[in-house]
Amino acid sequence: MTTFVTVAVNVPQVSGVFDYHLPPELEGKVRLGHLVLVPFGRQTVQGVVVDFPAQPSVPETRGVLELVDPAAALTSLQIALASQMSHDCLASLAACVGLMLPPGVEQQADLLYTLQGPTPVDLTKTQIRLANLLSQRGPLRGQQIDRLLPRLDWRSAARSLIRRGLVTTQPVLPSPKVKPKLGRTAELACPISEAEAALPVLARAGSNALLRRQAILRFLMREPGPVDVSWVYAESGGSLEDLRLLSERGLVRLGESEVWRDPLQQFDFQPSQPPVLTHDQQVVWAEVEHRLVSAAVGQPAPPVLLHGVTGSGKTEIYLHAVQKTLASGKQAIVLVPEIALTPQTLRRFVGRFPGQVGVIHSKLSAGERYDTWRRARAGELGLVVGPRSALFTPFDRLGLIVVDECHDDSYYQSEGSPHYHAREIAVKYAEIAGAVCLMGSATPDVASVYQGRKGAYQYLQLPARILAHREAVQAQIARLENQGARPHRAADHYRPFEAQAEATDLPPVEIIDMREELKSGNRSIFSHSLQSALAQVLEQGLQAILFLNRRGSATYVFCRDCGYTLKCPQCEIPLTFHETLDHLLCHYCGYQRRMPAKCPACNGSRIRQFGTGTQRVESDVQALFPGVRTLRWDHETTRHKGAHEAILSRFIAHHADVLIGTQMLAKGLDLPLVTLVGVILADIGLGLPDYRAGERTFQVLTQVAGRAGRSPLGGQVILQTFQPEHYVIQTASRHDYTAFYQREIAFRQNQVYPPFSALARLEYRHFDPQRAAQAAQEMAVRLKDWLEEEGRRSTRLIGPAPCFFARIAGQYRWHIVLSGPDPASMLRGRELGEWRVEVNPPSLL
DNA sequence: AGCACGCCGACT
DNA sequence: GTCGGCGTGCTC
Repeated sequence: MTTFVTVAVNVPQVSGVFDYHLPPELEGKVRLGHLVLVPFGRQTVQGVVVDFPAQPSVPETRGVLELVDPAAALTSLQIALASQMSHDCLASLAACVGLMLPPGVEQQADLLYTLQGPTPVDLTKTQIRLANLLSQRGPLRGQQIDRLLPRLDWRSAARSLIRRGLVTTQPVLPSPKVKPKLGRTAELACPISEAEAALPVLARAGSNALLRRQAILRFLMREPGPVDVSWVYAESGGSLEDLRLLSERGLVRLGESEVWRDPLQQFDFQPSQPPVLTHDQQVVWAEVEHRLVSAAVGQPAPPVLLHGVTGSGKTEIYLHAVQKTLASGKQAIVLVPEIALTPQTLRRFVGRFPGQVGVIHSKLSAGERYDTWRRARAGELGLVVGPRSALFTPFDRLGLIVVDECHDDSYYQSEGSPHYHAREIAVKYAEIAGAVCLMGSATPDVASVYQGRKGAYQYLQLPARILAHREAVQAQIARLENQGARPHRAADHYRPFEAQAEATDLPPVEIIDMREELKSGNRSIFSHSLQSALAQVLEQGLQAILFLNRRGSATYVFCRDCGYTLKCPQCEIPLTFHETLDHLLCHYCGYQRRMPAKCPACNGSRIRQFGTGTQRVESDVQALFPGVRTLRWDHETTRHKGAHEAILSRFIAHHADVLIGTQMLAKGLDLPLVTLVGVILADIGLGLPDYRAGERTFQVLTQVAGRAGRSPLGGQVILQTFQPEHYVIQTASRHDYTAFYQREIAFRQNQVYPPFSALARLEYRHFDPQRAAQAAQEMAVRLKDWLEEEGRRSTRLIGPAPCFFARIAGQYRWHIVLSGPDPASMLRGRELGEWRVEVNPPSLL
């Protein structure tokens, strides 16, 4: 009886799966998750076996051509996850499977073009160019011709040549870009007694060669199996020549074995032991441990949300959880936002579990990535640390998924297909795999905390901050005191070490009302307080951070007198100014109005858009403090490779006094000498047209404030704002998450935004602004029809409207948002053409 | 994605 | 009349 297989072909744009039959020679060899080669139209493509149907879904099936790899590329849990993602994210199964395929082995099907015989004269220009190319270079692949004849429609020319029989084609599949790396090995090929006997006669007595070869043999006599030759060379001072000679004599056997490319090989780390947990940590750990134990015996465990302020020791809980997982023979995935920015975290994992950690990050070579993937599949790794893509590591004994800083936006894949939120997928995957998902954050999304309050997640808290940097800072203080500086100025927060408690306080935050500054005649972007605080920090030889939340600042409109922001009457979302329209616009629903001449709240005339950049801040600092050493850390200065590390290490080495930057400053940096954080204008983020603008601003302000005073030197935060009474500013300045949560969740409930509704966002892009707008209108009509047809009375259609970032790479963007109990279910199975769909996107910009 | 098919205007 | 532009539909 014939066996049929369902294959997800590795062509991301192709939705759906295809049935094939197995030829007799592959019968019994193909299993679930195997990577196979199949014919697909006129092409040959790779695909993953996702099912074994009893009957094919079409009367005629074609046969599988080849098994690419005898080991499965995807575990059965990964296949289950892929189909779940395909359902949840409204993406093709092939695209979801594609996320999990090993890096570098994916092969693009192609055609080989061969010229047949002499070329006649009656050809078009393009045909002649193509024919000449093929006659000069011989047969070429389509991809090669693409590169050699750029921006030329050579394919239609090729088609007519094929019709006339002047060119033939043949499907080819170029070999994978990455292959296992082989290394030479050596081992003893004879009994030890024989080697012993040979020692004196390996070369002329007294020669260097004799000493080298003796050393080689002695080393190999101590080593039981094959050893990488580089070890042999290092141990003996010998060379390949010596090994070859020993091999000819039958004393040594040379071989080849696969070597892993390990990105951690050069990484210098200190093996470390778990520290004693604080009381708070013990309480939390007991709960997490309980979950791990019950998951291990097959009881489903709810996801755990660990809410702990910066420096409260969340990482130690992760480390304990990993330890427990490894000890029970299971594997763990640790997701981190941006590994390039958190070498400190990585160091702790590698140090605690040496030899068992695989690491994934954007700067790995294809080979390193491939080998990490294969080591994981072979069961040689117990733990992988990396960004969102690390979630797709092929572990078959998965016991734990950690999502560190789970509020971070980089967990969301916003480009390409599928769009997915790694935090949400981690929760689903843990459920499928019977593993525990442990999410941690100092500022979790209110929607996540809401899940905790409802009981869907287990909500745990770590309230107190543990003092970091005891030794490093003690040394620094001593140095500063020797230089005559007075580092204890941050008076009430600096205490002598003997008196230091286990926990340290969060830095005090001072709110500066910029309306008052303006009234008192200060037109500078720095308030008097910030100026004098900066002066003091510089005088003491310490460091400061100036933070500018700059995203989209130029369009944000507010009143300089009272801080009032204009909002859409329907959506409660800030309106933004459009120069081309000369109007204010709601980027959710498309509402428009004229820019008011007077502020509707205070009747003042100073209502207009705000804009300033990091360059302006830098030049103003330098004008104020001549000779100050500044560093800028923003989009422009970090565009080059390695720029992040360069800027950061310069600042840490104290080659600069003031670091000026945007969002990235807020991430988990540990900067012991920073005692002042100045937020140039805290309200900029609040002006963004997004229902999560308040939440994101609270998160970023809290995170950036946490950069100050992570050390015994203490610290202070100065927060400049035009709306000091805003609940986000107020609660962030008091580090009061609970108060923020209550206000924010009330706003969400009022406006029926998540978590009180689910969203689906449809986006259309086109180079022609008119066509983009028109497509949006047409889609809105179709959506309204569907809503009507299915009687979805509690689902709202919002828009269409131009997106906030209205143009990306020359294309105009329009979007439509559906808000309701489950709007995605209405779109499932519908033909949406070129529209991009996002289910519950974390941002609607 | 590729590649076919089919329809239309522009030239040898 | 054919060539080549492009929109549409299919690949087990």
